[in-house]
Amino acid sequence: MSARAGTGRVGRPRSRGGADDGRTPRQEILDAAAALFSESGFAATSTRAIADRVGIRQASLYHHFAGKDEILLELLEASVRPTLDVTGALRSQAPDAASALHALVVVDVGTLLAGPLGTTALYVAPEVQQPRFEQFREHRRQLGEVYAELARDVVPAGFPVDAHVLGQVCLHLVEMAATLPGVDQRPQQIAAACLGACGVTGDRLAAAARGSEDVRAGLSAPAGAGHR
Amino acid sequence: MSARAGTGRVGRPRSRGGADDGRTPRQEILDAAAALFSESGFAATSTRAIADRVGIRQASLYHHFAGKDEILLELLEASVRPTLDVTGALRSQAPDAASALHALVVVDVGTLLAGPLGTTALYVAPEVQQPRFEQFREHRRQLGEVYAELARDVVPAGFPVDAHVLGQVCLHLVEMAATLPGVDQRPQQIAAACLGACGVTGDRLAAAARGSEDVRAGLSAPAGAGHR
DNA sequence: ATTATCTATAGATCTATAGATAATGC
DNA sequence: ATTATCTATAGATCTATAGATAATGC
Repeated sequence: MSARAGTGRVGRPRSRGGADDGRTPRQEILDAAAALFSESGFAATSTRAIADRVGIRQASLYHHFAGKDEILLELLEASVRPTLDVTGALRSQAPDAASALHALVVVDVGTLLAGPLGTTALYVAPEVQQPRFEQFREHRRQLGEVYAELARDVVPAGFPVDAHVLGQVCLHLVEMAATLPGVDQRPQQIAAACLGACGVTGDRLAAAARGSEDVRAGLSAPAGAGHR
Repeated sequence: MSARAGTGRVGRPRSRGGADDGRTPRQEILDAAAALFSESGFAATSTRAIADRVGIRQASLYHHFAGKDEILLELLEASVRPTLDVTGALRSQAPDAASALHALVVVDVGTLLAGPLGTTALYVAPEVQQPRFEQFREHRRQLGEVYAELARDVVPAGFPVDAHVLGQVCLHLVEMAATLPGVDQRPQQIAAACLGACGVTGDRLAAAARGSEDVRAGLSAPAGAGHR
């Protein structure tokens, strides 16, 4: 057909041929699954429900994913890996630990809100504790450790909360952010709450918020050349 | 009982007649379900799996509960109602809002850890968002409002986090407590983190911790007579 | 030839109901 | 008579596979 062609898409057309935005079928499936997992939970969402929302037949999912598990694993990974990737840069470029912690929370919340899982915390779902999601849990554990290390560096002497606990506190507060609709400056508010939980309030908190802003500006327009 | 009797139990004996502790069958089912829901999630737990753990047949569950939903609803209610019941007394007897907030967190965490759900946060499960669990969500919302009101009273002027957000922060930190095994003084650590998130640290935090202790001592041995 | 979809379906669940049975209580 | 359990099962799923079909690519 070359010529002017039909949809330009390879493969048999869908029966309910919907509008063609830019997304690949794989991404369409991820988006649909994320929405449904958030609404009803992972186990309660059937492969048929996902397929229906995409506009394909249930069996067609298996051309793109080995199963439901693989869909969830990919969603979870996408929610944690981008943040993990910038932790190094953040820590090295921040003027102090409090600014680094603030910036990390802001970036982490932003990543979560931007992704397709921006609706509900699936990270704490009991299903995720099972062995097949080990890869994600390991990455989440690493992120928790980064929070714990930063917490250790900022917490005032004598503050009655373990750094390890504070790491988990930050992790959970970040993941909670998605359940707060209609709140202004969500990332900054959550960051302030995290620092407060670590004993940093008042002037130290204000200074960290400023430091955080600088670091983040530096990250999006990095050293050498920018994206113009 | 009357005579010496068999098991003393009414009804057909169980095929796998296990040891008889004090619990009613209904409570046995709740405990088994809580453990399984925590391990695998609500939807992923079958009525058969619950029955197996109790030591009865799947169909026998329906003599005690109308369905799986009713089991979960009862577990959720039991996790939130006791705390809601003491909020009034706590607020009226605490010397100040910070002490009241601290005490409420400690009591709330204690209630959660004492109950059968002391393993994993099921409260945030997406399933719970569905209409059939409205009763629980309403109670949880009320508890969140109490936290928000106390937060409003303790937060320093100019602190950059809304009271409403802080209410949710406390709610989530409390529910997170169960996922922190092997930590000393969990309720007190979580309470300190909550107060910190509300901008209360240093001496004010230490004073609140003392006030909290007094209030709780007063609650367990109330005014008039004690339980001896 | 390759790709993305389709139709059809086997096999494995899972929930909930109907009706029988074996205890205690009166 | 009442209660708590049992056995048996209908009906409704749900997952994953096999194989056909309708596009584009070469």
